[in-house]
Amino acid sequence: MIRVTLPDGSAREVARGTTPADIAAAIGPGLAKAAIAARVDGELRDIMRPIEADAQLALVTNRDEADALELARHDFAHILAEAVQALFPGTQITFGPSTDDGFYYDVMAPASRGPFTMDDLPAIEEQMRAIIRADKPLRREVMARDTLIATWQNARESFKAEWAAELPEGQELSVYWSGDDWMDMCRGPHLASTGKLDPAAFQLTRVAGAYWRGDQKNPQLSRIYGTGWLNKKQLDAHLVRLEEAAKRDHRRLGQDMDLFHLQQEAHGSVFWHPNGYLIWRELESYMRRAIDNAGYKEVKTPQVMDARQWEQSGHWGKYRANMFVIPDEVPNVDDEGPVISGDADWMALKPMNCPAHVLIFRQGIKSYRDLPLRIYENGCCHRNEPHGALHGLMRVRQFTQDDAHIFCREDQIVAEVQDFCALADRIYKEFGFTYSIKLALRPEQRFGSDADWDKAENELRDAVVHAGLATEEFGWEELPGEGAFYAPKLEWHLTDAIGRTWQVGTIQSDRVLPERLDASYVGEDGARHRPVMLHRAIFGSYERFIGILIEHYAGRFPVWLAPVQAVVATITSEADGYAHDVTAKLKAAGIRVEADTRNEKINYKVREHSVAKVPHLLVVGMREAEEGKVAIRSLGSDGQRIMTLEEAIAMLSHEATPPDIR
RNA sequence: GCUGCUGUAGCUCAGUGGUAGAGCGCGUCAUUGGUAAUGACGAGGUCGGGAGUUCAAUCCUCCCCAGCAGCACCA
Repeated sequence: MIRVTLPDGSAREVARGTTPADIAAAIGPGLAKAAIAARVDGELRDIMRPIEADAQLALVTNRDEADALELARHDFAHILAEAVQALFPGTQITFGPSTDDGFYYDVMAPASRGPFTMDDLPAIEEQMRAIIRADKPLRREVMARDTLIATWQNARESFKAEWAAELPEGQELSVYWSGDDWMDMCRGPHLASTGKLDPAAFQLTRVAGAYWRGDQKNPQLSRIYGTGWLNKKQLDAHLVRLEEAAKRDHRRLGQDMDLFHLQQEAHGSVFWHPNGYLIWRELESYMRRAIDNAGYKEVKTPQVMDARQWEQSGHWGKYRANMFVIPDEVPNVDDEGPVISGDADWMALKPMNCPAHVLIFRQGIKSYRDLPLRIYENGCCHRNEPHGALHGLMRVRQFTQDDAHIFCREDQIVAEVQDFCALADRIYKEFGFTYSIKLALRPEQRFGSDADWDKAENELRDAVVHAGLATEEFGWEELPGEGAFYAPKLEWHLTDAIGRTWQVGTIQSDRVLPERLDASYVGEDGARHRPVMLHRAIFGSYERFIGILIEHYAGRFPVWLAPVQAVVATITSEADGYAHDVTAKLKAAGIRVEADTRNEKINYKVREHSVAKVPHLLVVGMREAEEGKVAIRSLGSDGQRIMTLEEAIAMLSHEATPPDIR
């Protein structure tokens, strides 16, 4: 007999080999029906898997949503693989995990038919539903490693065989049978049978290429994605969320609102239109006020520097593939012959600003009294990103960072990082973001000694701990191996209005670059010392941050950021004179306002400016003209507010004032 | 960079082996209207670029470019 303790503290003596399902049945028929899996000593397990020793047992039902979703999605993935093999014999299976909103499975289509496409999805979905309706039992079986390898080889499943062969020898491997005719190697757990899934709660969404084991050198597989839920209601809610996200897509809104455009002759670089650049300019002014108040000095550094400079900084060796290089010579202007000779010296567009800031630091002799020295730049950088990586404003080849480097002594690091945390906190909140902070630790490939890395990681961690931000509430997390090659990173991950996260801000403590570029200051002792260099950014880049803001606000910018803050729209042409008068007074008050005196009906104007997401529409007809008033209709509300022109100017001026100087 | 898909008017898209069409937008005219589309008329396109097949290519084939989705990458 073994002793099984339930969450309420009660214990039962049961025979060894009793399953959680047996125990659920003993407790009551309701629970027996609802229980879909079990946590045995905290580990999620099959409901039918026998318990072999004394254990803590918690039965899992659909109310334990996280566990239930995980189980369902994992099962959907298996059923997807089974369906694909049933429909397309000769398909090899590989892996199929659950994801944040569903599942995928990587398969290798038979050579005879080529990769799967979207057109294949409806038939696969139908087959999956058939498997679910068949309510096939999902049975766990433990197999010896060698037996399993042989099984896979016989089935001509070379990927599975390869994987099994890499697992430790002698290990017992579990497989799951779906009925008696299909099985996959899997750690589990799974639901008791395919019929536990809701056949209306999933949808296959797309198919894409993915490398075997994530390595570009390996064969490319077809990855079939699906979204999966516990019931149709959840699925529908998810599809609505996807639509909402699509409506906010910054590429679409950027075009609709005439903010910017991209075109193939300059792919990866942005053409900012007047409306979009107004947002940029507001952000730039905002950031200048912030860094001026925080004791930074703004600089501007060269766009192009000699390759030798990049060799010294280490970028030429490691990151040349992502740099735009140009020859240092006058091009051949003859019609015949090559434009460049090929034996000129090389220069490169800067992919980052740090070396240039070190060069400014190195001018003259710095004393410990000069530290911390905070050098800021709206630094325009170029990186030759792989074509497939480019994405609207989010990933571009030319971008401008709100970049600063703080040169300081070791004993100043923690205070500087804490100040930065406070600055970032204020700024992100003013844009309406919540955030989490994560610490990216040393990567495998790195410069510098382990002792330095220990120090650097501890300093960043300490600063966040002292700032009281290293808590679960702030999503504190440490990410092994994710740091930069020269330094660990603190990363700020913003959560936007619909719950998506974006990594933007960062601060990194770097001892490598000051060493490589020989930066030093004279200490109190009269000797030369190395400063530590803190790399930091809050927006990350203006391009990307604006892209995030567009999606965060769904194009409905707060008044201070809105390209057009108000439109004065006339009802009849008799009010044109008054409308121009109102417009001039608002302009004089610093409001970005336009007059709409076109020969159109007021309905039409209301619709058009609402669609254009203008925050305030000031409607004027003869009534308003005679009384010196305006009828304000604000975006997102149906009603209007009548107020005097003076009141309207006061209100708009207040809203148009950036939050940091309100 | 890899796989798949896509590229037709300013935008969203339809269409055909015999030199192109809609809606919106734009222009002109009429209309002066009270809070989400007034009506009529009109002007716009070497159908992404190049080569090939064909009597004839926007349509078929090949190459290139860009975009989209995913992967890989993201100092």
